[in-house]
Amino acid sequence: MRKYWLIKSEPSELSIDDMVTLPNQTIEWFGIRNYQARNFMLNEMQEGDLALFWHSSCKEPGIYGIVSVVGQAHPDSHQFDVKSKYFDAKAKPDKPIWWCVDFKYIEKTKFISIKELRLYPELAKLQVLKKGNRLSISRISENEWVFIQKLLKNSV
DNA sequence: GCCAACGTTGGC
DNA sequence: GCCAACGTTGGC
Repeated sequence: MRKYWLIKSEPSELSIDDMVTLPNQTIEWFGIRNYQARNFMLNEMQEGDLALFWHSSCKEPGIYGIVSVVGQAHPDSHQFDVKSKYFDAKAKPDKPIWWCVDFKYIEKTKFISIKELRLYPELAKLQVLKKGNRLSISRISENEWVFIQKLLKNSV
C-alpha cells in the first residue's frame, strides 16, 4: 500500500524549481544523517510513494510541491566521498551506514504556509508542525494527505 | 540573529 | 549505561 511522506529541503540547497531542472527530474536524496529519517528511506519507502516537498530554513516555510519515490533504497554515495561534507569515515562500501532513495518531481503545487497549516485541527498531529521538530522526513497519514490535497485544490 | 528543542558524543 | 556538554536545526 502506498505511503505518504513529507520531506524538507532548504530552498537555497534544493528548491522545487531546482527539481524541475534535474536530469529525469530526479535526485538522490543524499546527506540525511539522522537514523530515524534514514530508516524511513531504508525500511519503509517504496516505489510510487508520494511526498510533500517542504521548504525549510527560509522566509516562507511550507508546502511547495509533490514528489514521488523512485526505485529502492541504496547507499548514499556521499558517505564515501572524502571531499563531501557528508563524508563518513566509519562507512565502508561493503558496509554502508547511510541509505537513501531517489525522488522524482511530480508537480509544483499551490504554496501552503506553515502558518496556514496550523489553522486546521485535521492537521494538528503533523510532525512538521510540532514544536522543536527537526526531523527532515516524516510520515503523513492518508487522512492528512487527502485533506491537504483538498487544500491544494481550494475545496476545503 | 535569537534561542528552544533535539540528537549525538564522550567521559566516567 | 548514564548524562552533561555540545552542535545543529529551523521557526520566528
